[in-house]
Amino acid sequence: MTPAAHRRIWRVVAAIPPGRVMSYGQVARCAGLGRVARQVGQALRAAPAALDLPWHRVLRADGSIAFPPGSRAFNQQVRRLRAEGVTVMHGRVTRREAAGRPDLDRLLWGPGG
DNA sequence: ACCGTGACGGTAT
DNA sequence: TATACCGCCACGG
Repeated sequence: MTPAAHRRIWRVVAAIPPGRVMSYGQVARCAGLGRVARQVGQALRAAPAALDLPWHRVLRADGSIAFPPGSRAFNQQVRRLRAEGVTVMHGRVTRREAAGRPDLDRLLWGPGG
């Protein structure tokens, strides 16, 4: 990934509103980078802490948290999401939560934002 | 250059 | 619903 690509990814993540989430793949597409979901995780890992990105609002396509359950990062992500009113149980955004809005995609940014 | 690895995703069992 | 598999792509050893 080029530094420019990383910056595009960071910009997309920075724009996710509180209480909303996006999948890695969705972030990649929104950044205009195609199927590079894995690189999104890589870009976030490489992101300067000073950017203070809302990295916790990025989940897997099925709504689950990508970190190992019980890990420091995992717990931190759950805490931050709940603090924004997002229901998380068993390491993932509940299907019930997504049900209020049809499916995970409704929790994500649509192509129009 | 080769190969394993991972903050992933979609399909098939 | 939960696994298993395989495709993907950049990194690091």
